[in-house]
Amino acid sequence: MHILLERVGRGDVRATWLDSSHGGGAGRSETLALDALPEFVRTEETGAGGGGDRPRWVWDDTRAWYPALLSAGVRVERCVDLRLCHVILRNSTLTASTPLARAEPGRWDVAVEPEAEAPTAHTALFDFDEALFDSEEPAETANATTPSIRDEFAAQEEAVAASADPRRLRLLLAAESAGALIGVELQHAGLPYSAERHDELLTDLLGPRPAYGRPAVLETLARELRDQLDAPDLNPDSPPDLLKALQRAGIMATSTRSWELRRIEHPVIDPLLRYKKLSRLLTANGWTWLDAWVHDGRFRPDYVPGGVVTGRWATRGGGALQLPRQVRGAVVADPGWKLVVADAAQLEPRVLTGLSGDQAMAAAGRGKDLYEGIVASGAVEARAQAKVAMLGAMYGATTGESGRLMPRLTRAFPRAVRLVEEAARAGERGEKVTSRLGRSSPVPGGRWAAAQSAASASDATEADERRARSLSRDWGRFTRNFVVQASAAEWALCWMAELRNRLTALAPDEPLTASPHLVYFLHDEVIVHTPEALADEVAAAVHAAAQQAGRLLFGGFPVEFPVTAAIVDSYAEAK
DNA sequence: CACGGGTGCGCG
DNA sequence: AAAGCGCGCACCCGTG
Repeated sequence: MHILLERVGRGDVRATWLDSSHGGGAGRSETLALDALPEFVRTEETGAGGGGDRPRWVWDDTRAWYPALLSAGVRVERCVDLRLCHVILRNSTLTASTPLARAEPGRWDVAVEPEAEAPTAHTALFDFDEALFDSEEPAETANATTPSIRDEFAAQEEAVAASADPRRLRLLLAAESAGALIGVELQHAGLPYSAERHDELLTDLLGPRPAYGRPAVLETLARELRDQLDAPDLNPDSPPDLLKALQRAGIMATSTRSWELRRIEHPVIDPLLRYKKLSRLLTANGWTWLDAWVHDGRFRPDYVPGGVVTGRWATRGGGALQLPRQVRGAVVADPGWKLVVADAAQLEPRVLTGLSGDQAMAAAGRGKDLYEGIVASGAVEARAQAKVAMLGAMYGATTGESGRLMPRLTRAFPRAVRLVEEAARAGERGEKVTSRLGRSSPVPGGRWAAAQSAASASDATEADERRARSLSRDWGRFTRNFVVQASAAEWALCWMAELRNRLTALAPDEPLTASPHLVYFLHDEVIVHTPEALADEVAAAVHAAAQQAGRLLFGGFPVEFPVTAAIVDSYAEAK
């Protein structure tokens, strides 16, 4: 049962029941006041609405509808996020011939990430009404050229049904929509975060928070650098300035990057690297960051599901996906609660195994660390080699150690290597590639195509050809990686969606934050905040969900997806 | 003064 | 140019 929600008039909501057993025809509909919506949704979710099963809510944008429901204490089990699903169906090679994909661009194709779109947790500027409606289109745009929500949903259903693989696309759209719900729930719950511990950590490393200027430790280091380099006016934060000072002191660096400086033997290098590390901590995750993003014991970043072309998530503000190891000790469970920190081991190579159906690689990953398994297969001698070779295969390395290992990897795992090679060749030709469940890569832009035709013109210069070839190879590396990264993102979404269901089942009648709930997601890693008594069950759910995700993507193919699940008080204790 | 590109580095 | 993929963010600095 689907229930479609849309805004009508000034401040009303129309709910329309779509009966899938009658060809998607619309059943009854009901108009209600906006402030009655949470109670309405709650009623339908608890099955008291009359229907037996719980509904799948169909709406234009989860970020616009769901925060207010959560704030009112109402959780939603399933939805269709039409905006996110539209992007997938519009671009997928599996739906390329459908009307939805061939239509002129319309309201569903405009990028919806303007700053004003979603209410953010750290401003009180938006109340319920504004969050839902201020950014919506004016009512009178519901005309023939801008498909209504119902028409769009019908077009999407039609596109899936007519696609080359409805089962996979349906799964992808469900997973993407579940991700949209989870993204809002993550922000609502927030990551348990101790501002006190963070402050202690900063004070230990940098000295006390200064009223202005550099903290004492950085100031001391800066002075030391100026002395040693005999450059009294040096600003170590200015790379050009710093590079000149190094060269004047006889240090022949070509840049000021840490990895390059690290190889130079000179007394100034050690304090310089310490300065850079601490300076980074201060600017990226210092007291200013703490003030901006941590409130009431929670870090609430703004997640953007589907924000990356591969389907990975992005975040806006707070740098949530770059939370450095250095500060993870400040992520702490509430008293009486635990964190279950879970992480998928070697996710991308395992996804490649499933994509390619490479039995040899599946065997290498069975029951053990995949890289050790590759060593055991005899393809390479050491784990580090296995890792660098696999990364090279998935990223398109051609030189260096990784490039040299490629022939051996190819001999041992021809199917896996062939899959990424073919993805690279397709990209070099400017073609799309498609993930396991049906997300397709973009095609290169006009500049790329122009460079290619310039190179094949009769008056092409050698420089034209070199440039075209280079761009072509670049795009091939992107598509090579796309098939793996996008499919891994799908696995992660399925994993998380399965886990979310299992967590709900552990305490079905509790509000989100009173029971085990997801609080963090980082590509192949999740954190659950749970009452201590349920931690073991959460860890079991994490494992079971991973197995289920593997089956959803790869059916009976025997590729394993082992996950670790550490029950800890602080994020820093996990691995 | 605002803006945007470049640099550098955090994460996977 | 770190050997290669995907990001976000802070800062510097040149340009308008």
